[in-house]
Amino acid sequence: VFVCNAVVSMYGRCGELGSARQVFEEMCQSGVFDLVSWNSIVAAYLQNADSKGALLLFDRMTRMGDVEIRPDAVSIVNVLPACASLGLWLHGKQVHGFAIRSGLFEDVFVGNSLVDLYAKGGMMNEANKVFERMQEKDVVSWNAMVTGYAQSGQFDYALSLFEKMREDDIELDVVSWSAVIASYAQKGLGCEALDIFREMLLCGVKPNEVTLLSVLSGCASVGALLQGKETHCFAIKCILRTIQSDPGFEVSVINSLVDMYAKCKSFDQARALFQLLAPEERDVVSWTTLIGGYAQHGDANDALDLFARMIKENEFLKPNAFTISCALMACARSNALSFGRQIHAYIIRNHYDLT
RNA sequence: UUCUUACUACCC
Repeated sequence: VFVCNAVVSMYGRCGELGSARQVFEEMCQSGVFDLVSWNSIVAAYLQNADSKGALLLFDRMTRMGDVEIRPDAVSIVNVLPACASLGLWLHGKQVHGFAIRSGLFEDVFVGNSLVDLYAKGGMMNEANKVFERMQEKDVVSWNAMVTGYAQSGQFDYALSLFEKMREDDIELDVVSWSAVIASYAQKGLGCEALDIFREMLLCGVKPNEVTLLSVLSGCASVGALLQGKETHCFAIKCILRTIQSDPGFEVSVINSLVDMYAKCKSFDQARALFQLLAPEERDVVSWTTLIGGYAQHGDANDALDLFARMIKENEFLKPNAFTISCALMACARSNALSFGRQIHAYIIRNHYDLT
C-alpha cells in the first residue's frame, strides 16, 4: 500500500493525472488501499488544478461509509482549498462544521485552511473568528489573514496585522514579505512595494521568484527603471537559468521583466528578453505583455504586428481577453479600423465568450 | 507514503 500510495503521489506531482487515477482505481479493485490512498489521489487532482475532480473523489470517499476511511486532518486540508477555488462557500462551511465535530479543528493546518477559505471568500469576519479561536497559530495563519485583508480591500487592517506580527516577534518568512509587497504592487504603489522589499533584504530574508514578480510589477507601475534593472541583476544572479529554479517560474520572471522594461519605455530591452525565450516557451502572458506594452507606451503599430505574429506563429496559443483588449486598444490608438474589424471577426469566428 | 498561506499581462 505504501508503495502504491507513493506512486499515486508521484504521478500527481508529475502532472500525470491519468496514470495516478489508473493506479488508484487498480488499488480500489484489489481492495488494497487506505485513507492515505484517498488523500493522495485527491491531492493529485488539486495539484493539477482540477478542484471539481478532487471534490467528486472526496464525495465518493465519504459516501463509501467505510469505517476505516473517515476523513482526517489531511483530507480536510485537501478539500477546503478545492471549495475555495470553486467558490463553494456553503460546502466549505459544512466541512468547517465537520472539522469541529470530529475534533480536527485543533490541527493547525485545518485551522489555517479554514482561515484561508473565508479569506478567499472575502468573509474576513468569519476568518477572524477562526483565527481568534485557534489555540495554536503559526506564521501561515498570520499570512493568510494579512493576505485576506489586503485582497478584500481592507488594506489598513492588513498593514496593522503585519505590524503586529513584527511586534509579537513572529518570524516573518518570505511569504509574509511577498504578500505585502504584492498588495502594494497591485494597488500601483510601486515605491511602497520597493520600500518593503528593501526592508525584507535588510532583515536577511531571501526573495524567491514570487517576490520578484511583485517587485517588478511594482517597478513597472511607477516606471522605476533603475530599481527594475537592479531587480533584473538580482534575478540573473539568483533565479534565471540556475539549477534549482523551476522553468515555469523562469518564464514568469522573464515576462515580468518584459513588462517592467516596456512600461519604462525601454522597448529594446523588453524585446531582447522576449526573444530570450524560445518560441515554444512563450506563453499568452509573454505575448500579451509585449503587445500591451507597445499598445500603451510605444508604437501601436508594433503591437499590431506582434498580434498578427502571435496568431501566425503558434496555432496552439490562443489570445485571451487581455490580449484581444490590448490589440483593440492598439487599433484605436493608430486608427486602424480595418485591423480592428479583422479582430472583431476573429472574436466571432473563434467563439470568444464575451462575458 | 498524502495536506495549508504570497505571485506576473489590458482598461478603470
